[in-house]
Amino acid sequence: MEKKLRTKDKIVQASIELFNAQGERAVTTNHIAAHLGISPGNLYYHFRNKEDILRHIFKEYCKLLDSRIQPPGDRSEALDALANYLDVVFELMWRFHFFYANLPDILARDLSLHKEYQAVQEQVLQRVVKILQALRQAGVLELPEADLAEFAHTIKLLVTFWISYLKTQAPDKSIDQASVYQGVLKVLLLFKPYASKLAQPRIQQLQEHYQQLAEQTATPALV
Amino acid sequence: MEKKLRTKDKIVQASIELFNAQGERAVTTNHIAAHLGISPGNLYYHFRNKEDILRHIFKEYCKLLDSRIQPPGDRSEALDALANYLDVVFELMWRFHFFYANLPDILARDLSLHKEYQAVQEQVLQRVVKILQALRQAGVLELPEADLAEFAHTIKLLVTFWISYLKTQAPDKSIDQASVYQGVLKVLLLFKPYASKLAQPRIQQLQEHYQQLAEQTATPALV
DNA sequence: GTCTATAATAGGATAGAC
DNA sequence: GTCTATCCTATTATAGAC
Repeated sequence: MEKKLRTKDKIVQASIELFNAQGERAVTTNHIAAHLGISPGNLYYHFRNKEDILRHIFKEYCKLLDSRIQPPGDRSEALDALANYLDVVFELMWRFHFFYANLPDILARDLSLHKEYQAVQEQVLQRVVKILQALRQAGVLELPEADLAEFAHTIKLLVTFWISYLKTQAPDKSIDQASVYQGVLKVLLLFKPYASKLAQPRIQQLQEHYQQLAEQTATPALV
Repeated sequence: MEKKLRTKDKIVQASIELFNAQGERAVTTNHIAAHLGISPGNLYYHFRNKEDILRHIFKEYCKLLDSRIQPPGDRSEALDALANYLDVVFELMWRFHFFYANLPDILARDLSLHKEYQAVQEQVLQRVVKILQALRQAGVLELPEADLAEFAHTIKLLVTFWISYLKTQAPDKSIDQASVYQGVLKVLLLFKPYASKLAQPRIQQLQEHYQQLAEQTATPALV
């Protein structure tokens, strides 16, 4: 049950590939069709337009996100929940990095997608808040309750625009998986000053873990 | 010496206005010409193309930034330097918010502008590092030297994409000056956990200052 | 489901008169 | 310096045959 993709799915997959490789803006419906060796008319049989494709891709992204993030409140340690969360978010960020590379632009062109995105982000914020609260209650983070929500927003901003930041900093080199993982280190730096003495070794440990991932020459995952 | 703008300058000013109001992507050279009551041909007499206009705008932005930031190392207190810096950066961010609203997109379309931007950002980073070092030496921030450069990047990312974040969060409402100033509060939150006991009241003070600015209903500055 | 052919725009840009 | 008229091109999208 590996192959046998219907044309519709092939269009979605090819779009993700091309968008990631050349930027969403630079890839037209004709390019996608040509890349697949099908006619533009055929593409338009399956999708109303490019936005329609983008909406399908976003749906797929959301499904993956939901399925990979561990349900909160199970027996695991609070810091493990954080690590799981960072893993999932940054891996998906890499697989769909075209989306993060031009987020405001993409959303500005499709109100319906923007609304959907916004709704999802509301859930994301709550998830982050939950994780922070757990870390606070576990004595890992010494973070004033009053600052918690604002701090969650800061994390979210940092994560969301990490790819964009990378792109603005380096006109020449294209981003790779390793550079994306450096974003995790930036997030951990945000946590560091709030870490209790007790938790500092564990944070350090996490830091070293992601340091290694970030240093590896990127070897494309088997996506 | 107020009026008497040459057509070239009028084009630049009108472009900034329209870009801010409707987004850079949505405004074409024809729109700009129509808005000014001149012909497209006339516009193209003064500028090669839209990118040329954007480059001129960026130059103006840089000039303003340079002229408004106080030279470092003068007699003022370290925290005053920070406040001055935040004031200047966020006010200019408001006046040119179209640029920040779609930064990766704008830069991706013009390599030469991107190179220029990158060079300026190099200086910006150094400026931020200098301010942080001063704050450290003044005993205001208890920030490990080893983390300083990375922390500077985090600040820069937060500032650069604050507008983008606002736009992604709210599809409906357009951003105003007050919401832009809320970004300063986010930056201060970054500093807070590093603040020495000694400096906490001053940070608090700054926080309250910008809180007020952020709460005001935006009254367009006399730009 | 898929193709070929083609229409409809819109946006960027220039030539040549004034 | 400015205008009018126009052209070129890329992109989107559809009609109708197979």
